[in-house]
Amino acid sequence: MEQDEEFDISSDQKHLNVIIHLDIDYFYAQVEEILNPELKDKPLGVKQGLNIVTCNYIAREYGVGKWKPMKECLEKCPELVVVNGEDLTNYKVYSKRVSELLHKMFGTTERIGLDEHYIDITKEIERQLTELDDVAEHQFLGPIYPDEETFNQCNCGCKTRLMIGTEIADRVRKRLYEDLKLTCSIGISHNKLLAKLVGTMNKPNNQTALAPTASKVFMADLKNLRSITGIGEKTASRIQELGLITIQDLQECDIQRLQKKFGIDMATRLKEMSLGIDMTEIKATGKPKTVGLEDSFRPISIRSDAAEKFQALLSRLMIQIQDDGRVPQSIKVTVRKYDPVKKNSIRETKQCALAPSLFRCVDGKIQLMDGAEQKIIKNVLMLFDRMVDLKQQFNITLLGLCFSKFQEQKKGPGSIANYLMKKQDVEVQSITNLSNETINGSLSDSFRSKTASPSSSLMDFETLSNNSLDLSGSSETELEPSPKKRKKLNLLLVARNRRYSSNDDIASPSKLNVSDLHLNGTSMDTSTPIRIISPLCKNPEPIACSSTKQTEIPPNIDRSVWQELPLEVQRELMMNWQTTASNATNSSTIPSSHHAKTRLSSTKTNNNTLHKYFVQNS
DNA sequence: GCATAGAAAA
DNA sequence: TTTTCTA
Repeated sequence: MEQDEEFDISSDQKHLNVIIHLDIDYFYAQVEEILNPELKDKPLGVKQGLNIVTCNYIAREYGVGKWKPMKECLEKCPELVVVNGEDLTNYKVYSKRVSELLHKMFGTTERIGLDEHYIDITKEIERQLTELDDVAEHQFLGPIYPDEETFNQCNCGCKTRLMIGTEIADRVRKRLYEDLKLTCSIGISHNKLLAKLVGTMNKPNNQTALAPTASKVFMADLKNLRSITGIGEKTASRIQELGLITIQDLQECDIQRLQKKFGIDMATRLKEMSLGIDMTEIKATGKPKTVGLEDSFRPISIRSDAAEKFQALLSRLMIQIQDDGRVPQSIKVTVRKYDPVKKNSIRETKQCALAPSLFRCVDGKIQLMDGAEQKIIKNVLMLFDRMVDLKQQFNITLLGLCFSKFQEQKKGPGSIANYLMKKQDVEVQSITNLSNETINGSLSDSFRSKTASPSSSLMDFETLSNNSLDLSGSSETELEPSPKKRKKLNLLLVARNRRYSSNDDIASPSKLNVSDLHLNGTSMDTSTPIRIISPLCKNPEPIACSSTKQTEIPPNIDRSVWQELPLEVQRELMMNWQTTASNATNSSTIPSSHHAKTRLSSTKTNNNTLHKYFVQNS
């Protein structure tokens, strides 16, 4: 109908990318086969609890399948060899090896679970097309869907690209087998959704490429709505409430009707998915955003029991994150309450902030400071109390803890970044260290790129004063009750040729190294004597108000401090100030009260003099 | 089904 | 921020 054409024309005309989806065959069971080759020619199932979670293809011939009760499987196949797959260690080891191999071959991949990867091979194909500019002969390797003729229906060049895609997929499969003795199935298509789906057409140990113009038919031929990645039980039944049973029904459904039930965003996505349109990109798999544990058990109804469970969870969690290199800044508590009357369970969660000062880093290992465990447990129990009414009878059947909002933490708690973060409840997003050596190099570049970024905004003075730094080292809260808003500040740290308090020996100021500080606070040098110029304003002056003729110094900097600065630093600050000022005047949308009103001040902290100069917030 | 993680909706 | 959904 009309809508369908719109979709086809607007977003599915060209097929410029090539995506492969790689799925290791019967992963757990295959790893078990490798670990114990005697299992290879026998029907093999891997169990977790009372279920067979996966099995090899010999077992599948007997009707053994994924996620079936073990009892049922053994009835169908009495000679089924069952291994326990509750310990994931070996699977994780193999998963990592696969990731590393793919990383070597392609750079970034997006890993899903332990055994699936999406890889964007567009660049690799383009490289082949340009570099090997001899009229290289390409051919489809492995099965294609539906047939070669259909690939000719589009002349955007996708046929050649996909052909190379099948060659690459073939190479990956061979390599994976040579290096790790693992077989896999690969789908090759112009987007993620289709790559994943088409890869299932020839399993195991094979690959399938999809003709882009066959997308719609291919999707319509799928078994049911649930076949689409992203449509689960709930969404499928909500779609069915509209009388749409098949993917074809969804393809043909009026977008307005979908919109009424799902809203514009989800309606669009559902419709697009049904047609095989998917514009989502491959995103590199990085460190996890959350690390959590939960434990279910016989119902407990005493608070102290819960406290014990939390203790245990916290200890386990600390072991899990000790090598992470990051420190969590938030903790979430999960409670599952069983209601014996309604015979159902309800999950509830609450989270609160964690101060970085609760953690320390002892030769690379993240651990809790002395007494931090009790502090955390205390706060966890506070959240617990907000969810569980102790006056009422309660039955808790599950408790969980989950760390999140991780912050990179390469060096110990003495680092400047941590100090500032502790003091200020500030997420130090970008810090630039400045030394005499490098003053004309990386600093100005990184600074300018920051200030010039369209999203940057000048600092609101009021915000700053409310957040004012307490550098005297007075009492600090380590656990905050979820701050309303966490300020993101970019700091410019100015290193000076002077030594402070520490025992560290800095032979010469020229050793100060700018590379010790990176964007996003990934790494900090703690021993470098550093002078920070301050943001805090006592007499705020609009930075944009350049009544500048008077002197050659930025109006927001204290003259006495200015004179102490090395020439190069002065020059740099001058440039920065001018950039900032002109940005401010250029962006007419910023009301004057929002103009940054930064100036300089200095505060004594023990033996350290810290001057801070806030460049911007974001 | 449970345990874990990510994403989107509310 | 919390809940819900999905894999």
